Amino acid sequence: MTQAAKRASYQAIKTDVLQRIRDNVWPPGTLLPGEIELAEEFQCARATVNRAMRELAEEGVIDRKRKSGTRVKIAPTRQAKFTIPLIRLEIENAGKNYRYALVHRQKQAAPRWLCGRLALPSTAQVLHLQCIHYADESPFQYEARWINLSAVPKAESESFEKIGPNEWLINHVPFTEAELTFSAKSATKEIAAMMSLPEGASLLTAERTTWLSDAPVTYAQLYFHQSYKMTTRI
Amino acid sequence: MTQAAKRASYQAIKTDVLQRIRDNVWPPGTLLPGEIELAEEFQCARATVNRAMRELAEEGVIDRKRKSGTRVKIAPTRQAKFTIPLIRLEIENAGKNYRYALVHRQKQAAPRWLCGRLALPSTAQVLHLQCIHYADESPFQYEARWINLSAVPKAESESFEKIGPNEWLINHVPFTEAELTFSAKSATKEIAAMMSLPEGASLLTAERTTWLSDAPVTYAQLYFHQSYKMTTRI
DNA sequence: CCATATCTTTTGTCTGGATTTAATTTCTAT
DNA sequence: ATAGAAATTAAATCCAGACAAAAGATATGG
Repeated sequence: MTQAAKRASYQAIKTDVLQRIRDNVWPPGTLLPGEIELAEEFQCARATVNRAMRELAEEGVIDRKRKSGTRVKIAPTRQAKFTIPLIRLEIENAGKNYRYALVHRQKQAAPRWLCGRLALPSTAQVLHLQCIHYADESPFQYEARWINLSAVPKAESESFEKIGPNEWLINHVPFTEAELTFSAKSATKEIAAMMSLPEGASLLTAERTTWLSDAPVTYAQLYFHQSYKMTTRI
Repeated sequence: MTQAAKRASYQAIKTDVLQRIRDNVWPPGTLLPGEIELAEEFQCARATVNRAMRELAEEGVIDRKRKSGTRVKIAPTRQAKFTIPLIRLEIENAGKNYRYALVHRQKQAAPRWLCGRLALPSTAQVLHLQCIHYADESPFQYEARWINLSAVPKAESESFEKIGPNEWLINHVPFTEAELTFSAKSATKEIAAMMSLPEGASLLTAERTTWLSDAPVTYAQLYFHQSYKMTTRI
């Protein structure tokens, strides 16, 4: 038996339990002892065990169900967390100089594909923007964005000459929900030219749709420079 | 003043506080009331407020520091969470038929670039594997993998004809840490042929390095089919 | 035999207190 | 003034006990 620490913090319990799972003391599928039992073993309150186990469940190590109890996950689906910083901060934190350039700005009727994606009426007006974010004068990200003007009317009076739409929106419009999709796309001739890349280059692409309590706010396509990598530790 | 619910759960407090931040009642940078004060307002115990605020801090909405108090984050760095399931489960959950094929298997001396990446001695032996995961008979993912045999000696006696290295490793070798990198790569002629794609097609690529308490276990390159998208809601 | 109601178990949440810890401010001796 | 010590403050953790809620188990009536 692993002799429990005299004063077990919830952290200590977490590491101890994790250790037992790793050491196959509790192989996948095992039904763990209940909280009361564990609290006795670790000489602590049930609430402390509860916190430890709750966090392990959040991290995807165990499954918990009322009445049934707690089991070690069969397929431990660890999850990767990516922090999505402002592009400007990401460039500046890399010690590079950030520059922003607006390429195109036009108020227009929402194209049909956008109406479908955002559930907009076919009469909706949107502000379409294209811009480039530079790191040390080399193109880092190309951004194509559509802003729903009925949700964000004040966007119409913003020129977006000095501040990028992403940063402007974050500062002026809160959101309740967002969908983020990553994929790889080939650079079209147009995008390749703007980013000083050969046509057909592979670009990591993020598509982002944002809502403010059911009202669609904006849709954006973000094309990262070829060299861009998104990294995380889990 | 937002009149607090009579019996506020930590969830209710979270949504209420979030609402105030969204409504600019507490703009970015604001110093929020202390836990005791909030507990009075919400008519609950301080621990309940603490849990609400702790979770908001974890989610990146606020910053907390002892003595200084709690502030609304200036640049709210929301973070995206991607669950990385087993490729087999991902395909099966999509209602498709999963098939696995081993293309190549060879024990070899670790190439220099791999020694650098995994901090291996130049004499290290690795098992190099290449395989393809099919969804309904069309190539879904190409996997190139190197397993450190000094960390996982029993991999040498596994043929990997029936089970993919990813799944085998998950079932046989725990890990403490992993680094995951996403980028877009162009399909080489070799990869294009194996995945029935035109040469130069853009592929979402994941690179994964895994350690078991400082000992490097494996490095893998996972090339997803062109159509693959990685999506999450935040 | 089946559907429904009741019991029981286990986790989930809350309370109202306490102690610990980190960081800031204030004080003190050089 | 200034470096270090002490006081202060707010969050972080913990506790012992309580009740709520979900879900499995069991009993009951048709």
